[in-house]
Amino acid sequence: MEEQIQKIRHSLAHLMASAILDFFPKTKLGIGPAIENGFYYDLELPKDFKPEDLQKIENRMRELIKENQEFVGKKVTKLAAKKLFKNQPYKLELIKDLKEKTVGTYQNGNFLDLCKGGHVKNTKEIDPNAFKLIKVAGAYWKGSEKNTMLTRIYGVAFESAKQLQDYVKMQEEAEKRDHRVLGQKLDLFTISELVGKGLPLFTPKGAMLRELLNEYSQALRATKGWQKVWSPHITKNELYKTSGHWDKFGDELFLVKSQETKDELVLKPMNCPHHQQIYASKPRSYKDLPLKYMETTTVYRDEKAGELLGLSRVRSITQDDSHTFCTPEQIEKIYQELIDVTKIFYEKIGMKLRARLSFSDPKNPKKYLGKPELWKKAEAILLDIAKKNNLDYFVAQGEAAFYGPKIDFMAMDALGREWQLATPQLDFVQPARFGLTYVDRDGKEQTPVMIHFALMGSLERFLSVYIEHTAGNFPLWLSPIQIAIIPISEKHLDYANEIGRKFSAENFRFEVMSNNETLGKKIREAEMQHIPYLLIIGDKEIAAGAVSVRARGQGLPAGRQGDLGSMPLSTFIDKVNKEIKDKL
RNA sequence: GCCGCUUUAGUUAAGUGGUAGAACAACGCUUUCGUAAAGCGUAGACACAAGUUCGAUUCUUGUAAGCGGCUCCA
Repeated sequence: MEEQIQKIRHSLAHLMASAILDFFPKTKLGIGPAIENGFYYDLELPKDFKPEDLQKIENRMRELIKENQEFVGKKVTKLAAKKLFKNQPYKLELIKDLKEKTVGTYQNGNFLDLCKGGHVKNTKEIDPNAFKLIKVAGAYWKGSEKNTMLTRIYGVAFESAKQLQDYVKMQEEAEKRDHRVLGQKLDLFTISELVGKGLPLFTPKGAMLRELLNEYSQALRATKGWQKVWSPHITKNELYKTSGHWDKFGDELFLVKSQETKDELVLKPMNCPHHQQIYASKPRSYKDLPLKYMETTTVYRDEKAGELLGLSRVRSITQDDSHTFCTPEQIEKIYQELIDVTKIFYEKIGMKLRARLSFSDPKNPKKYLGKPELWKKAEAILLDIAKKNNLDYFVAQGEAAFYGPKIDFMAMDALGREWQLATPQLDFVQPARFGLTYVDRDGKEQTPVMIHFALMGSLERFLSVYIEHTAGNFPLWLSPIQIAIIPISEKHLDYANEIGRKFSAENFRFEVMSNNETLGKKIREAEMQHIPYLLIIGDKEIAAGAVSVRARGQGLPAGRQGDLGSMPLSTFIDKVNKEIKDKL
């Protein structure tokens, strides 16, 4: 099943190239693989190609499919292949790079491509209504920015037209939830051209969300003994030269020049060196360990301009960071605590977790720093702990950083997309670079192990994911405004304000909508702000000392949706308090 | 950074080689309303710079920002 769809996608890539050559015979072909949801082909197209041509290429592909073309594979010698592809410079390069003596070719209709195979037998197997060419983009030849930029044409393809429609619907849903659009509509953040790109500004509502999420993130760790520390945002560059980040981060570092002294400073791109300096501030004993520091703070990285995107890729990155210093024997316990915290947090947020155990590559042991036996032991611990916790995990050999193995947690959002957010990361290298030590039971100096951990990763990226996950319908405990109090007319304003005073005493976040508009308009405004509860206040409510409650609707207007009817004010207050408590 | 596209008011968006028509939002007045948009009115825009031109918001180039990718990544 899975294989058949890959064959269809790969075959469509060939058909697309074939169709393109029919219109633009001078096109030079790169490569055209099947990918998730579809396929692409990288091509060097003549200048007169326009994105509008996609439609006619798509139509031509349908004609080719209907010809019931056979896909015929054939092995030929490299020499023969060079002759066959003499007008295709990129193909010639590929042939040259291949180690085998013979190379594969595939013929369908009058189109011949260099290809190792994986095709349908006949285009009959392809549903002509289950694919679509979707976009044109640039892509480097062989993925290296040193090479020519080719044009990449993307298509999506499925086994049935129904699956294609579902996919298109999912994309539309994702577009509706785009955090950049919702961020503006819900008034959460803004980006000013004067402040600079990749440097989002958070409005009161957005700042409230950040604050609430961070409080929760830190509170979870505080119960397990993590303590807040604080470090400044600029630092002498020697710190990063010592840590090894100077070379690694290179031109991603923002440089800061002192006008008073000769100091050359940088904006911090990470916090670990600072926390290690706190560790180094006095001698440490094995009795002090583990030492648990946490700090939510903004780091700065000069990302390449083209990579910035809404809140998901920014230059001011706020990490809910923590660093733990421990003995090798304590790794397991700390990891268990971090996994506990991660599970609680993501369950609350409503996202399923998968764990990727990023281990060293056994074929390439030289790539990794630190004692091999420590690596071996640590990887065994991580594997063991993943099993014990019933994590949905998989092992990725060769995905570890050079300084230590890690567990990457992938969180799945409401649309089934996976995001790497929380990552407890072992570090065997940095503590040694900074000469951190503790005195063990025998009076000998030892190097501690450091564990990096951020629960949300970065607040900005987490928010981008979370906004799209919830489509802006935040749960009550996170909603910047929890309750809209809507007086029907001016004469009901006093009672509305009185309710407001009671809500203040309960620490509810509310808004009295006293603007001179009709009831319908105010309800519409509150619904569009995705406020969880709307209270309608009129003569009836005043007479009864009650409130009419309407819970947030989540779609288009449909009568009195979410209407919970009238209830005494005290009942409503209890209800809200209970809902907030249940969630925390 | 690279390839391609885009930029008109706070937002969405029409249009033109002779400086712009609208909707929502804002503001004012009227209205005081029972579950997703009351009525009337006022104010507000061609991203920036250079060039071509009698004249540029419109054409060209550059800069900035945005979008889709590549690469990279929290």
